Amino acid sequence: MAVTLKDIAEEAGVSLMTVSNVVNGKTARVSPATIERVRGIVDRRGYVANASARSLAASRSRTVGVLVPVAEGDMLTMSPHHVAVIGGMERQLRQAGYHVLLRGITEPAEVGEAVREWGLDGAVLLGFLDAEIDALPAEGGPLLAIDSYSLNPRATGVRSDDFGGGGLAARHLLEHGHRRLLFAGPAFGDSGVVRRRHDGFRAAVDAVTDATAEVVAVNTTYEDGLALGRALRAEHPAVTAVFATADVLAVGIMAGLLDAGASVPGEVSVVGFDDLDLGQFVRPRLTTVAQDLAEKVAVATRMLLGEIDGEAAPDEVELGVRLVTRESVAVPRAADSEAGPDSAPTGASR
Amino acid sequence: MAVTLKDIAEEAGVSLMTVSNVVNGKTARVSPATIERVRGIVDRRGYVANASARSLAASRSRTVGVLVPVAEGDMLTMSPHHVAVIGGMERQLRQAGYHVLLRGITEPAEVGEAVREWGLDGAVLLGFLDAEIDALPAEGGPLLAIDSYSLNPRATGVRSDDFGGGGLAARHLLEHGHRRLLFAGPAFGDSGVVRRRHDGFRAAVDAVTDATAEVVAVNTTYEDGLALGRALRAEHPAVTAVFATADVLAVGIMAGLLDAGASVPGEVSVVGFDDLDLGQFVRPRLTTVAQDLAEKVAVATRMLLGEIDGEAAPDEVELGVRLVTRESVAVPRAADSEAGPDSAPTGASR
DNA sequence: CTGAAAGCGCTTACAG
DNA sequence: CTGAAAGCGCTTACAG
Repeated sequence: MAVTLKDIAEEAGVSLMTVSNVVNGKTARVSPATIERVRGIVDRRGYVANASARSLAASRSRTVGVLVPVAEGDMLTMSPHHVAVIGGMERQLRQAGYHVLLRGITEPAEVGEAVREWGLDGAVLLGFLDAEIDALPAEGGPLLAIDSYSLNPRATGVRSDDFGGGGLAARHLLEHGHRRLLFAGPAFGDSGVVRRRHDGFRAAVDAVTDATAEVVAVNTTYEDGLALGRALRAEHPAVTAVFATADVLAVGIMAGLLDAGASVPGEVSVVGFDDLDLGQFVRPRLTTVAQDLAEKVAVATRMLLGEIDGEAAPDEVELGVRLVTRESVAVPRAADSEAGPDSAPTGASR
Repeated sequence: MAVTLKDIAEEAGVSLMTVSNVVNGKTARVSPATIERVRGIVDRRGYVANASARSLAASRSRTVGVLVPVAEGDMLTMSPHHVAVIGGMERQLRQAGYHVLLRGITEPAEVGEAVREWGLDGAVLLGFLDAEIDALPAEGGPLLAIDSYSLNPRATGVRSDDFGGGGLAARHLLEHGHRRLLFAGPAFGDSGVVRRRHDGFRAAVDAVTDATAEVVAVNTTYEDGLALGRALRAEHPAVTAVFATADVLAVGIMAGLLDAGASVPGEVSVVGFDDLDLGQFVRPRLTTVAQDLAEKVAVATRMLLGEIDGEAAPDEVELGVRLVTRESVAVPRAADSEAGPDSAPTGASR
């Protein structure tokens, strides 16, 4: 079998717990000579501590769960944005000596089970509904919920400034002279990411007297966007600009518009949200609201690790957002001729 | 603390190991009455076995590692294809009672460390170079390498019929009348995925007397494709069709071609490989070689689990591939006028 | 059908 | 600066 602490101890002629101490860097209580000798043997023999034994004895697993909701019997899926968050967190956790357990969650009770089963020091919640997080028991290890507005005190939510992002999108469109706007995103209730994006969008529209915005509920998929785009001019003839709450959706809408013979951004402008690579792959390139992924990852990891170490964490952290201007927004044709130069863009979009 | 086997045993008035037996379904050796009583208590108290204790005692972790190479200090990244493979395998492993540990690997020695540290029952290698897998020590738990041609007997490679896929792409183009083809993909050596795709492509081209194919080495990124597409007509004026070894690359090439004023597929046809969603998001929609992802996942999981249970596994498994015909391939203009109807597509491309 | 014992490889107090 | 003891929560033979 693999080499154990005992093997090292025997070879070094010291006790098992002295080896444990040097392996764990509790170097203050061991003589330099012993440290060096033990380290040499550890390296030579290729000793690696058994994580199970360590967790069991220390009742600390140095493991963090990445929990993702899945429909019963379905496969685990992750958006490109979530994949990037996981990838970034894995690196930081690894460098901090933590491990990552990836697990699909079929029903809420499973998050508690997963935590107890592995003695998880903490967990990251990816893609859960706020209501699901609210319903989680308040006791247990620290939880970090990405993009959540949940009020559960156990979960600290790390998310972007969705309200601000919605406002950014709306103002960019309004500054270009658009007055009949459409907000396209999944149905929303009283809270949550989509609600916030909508409210920010709405507030900016309401600030301009002759501007109005309609809302249409669609699932966040390319196909739903495509269908909406194709029917857009027929069903919403006055609309000249669309804000979609996700890039995939926006890309679908653009494709649908193009399919139906409408030019983008000539006749209809489109703004997305997320700044996925995808937005640069399509033509016209998508103007979108970008989140600072690196910062999100850094903050999320720091929060979680801090909480594991007993620090108090804020209930939520909101990250900045910015507009990435590409090619999918232009001055509307109607405004172009009717309203004259006054409604042309007024410069920087803020 | 959490409820343990001992708590359940005391409440049920039986020994600890009887509880262990019913929890683990070793029901043959326990009376029905006891089983039912113990199960009731387990459910009521919400008992969940401690995975660390279990691994330690059984020297079997019921955990599989998903290992992904990362550059030192870099974040872990996964292609959409890899993400789908992981997602699919996670589900099957979960249903089989296994857990998934996700880990970035900076240098080859870390795979052995990871396996020993967690007593991993097996591991999935995602995105490793064949040479890296070849260099892994042959002893240790079973390894499953996705898309690998490694000869290491410890690793069973599950991959698509890359040679066949290359042939499919070439024949589709040849049947449309193309005679000056270009193979675009990362630089390749004597083996590996790209080599095989090239060889299959080449063999099909060589089977047509007046057809020739050039090879150009590019990284598998949208940006590299874009640059190649923009320069294509200037640098390869005779080429009328391109086969790219990955969809992202193909999409970049199409965009570059369009940027440079070349029509796709009017002047240049393009075929990709992978069948990512992305291919349907762009215009023209990408014709590409598709892998059967569901089958790949099912086979990979079955192989790995089988090997963990001591079954012998083949050294490699090759999965079928098929052509998905969309809009990026057409009869070349030159062939259109010069060669006449004879070189038009000859029907279904298999 | 059921149980007492030993042990998996480590860490945590506590002594010296 | 170093070590002997107890114990983390489970499973594995082995008895009865």
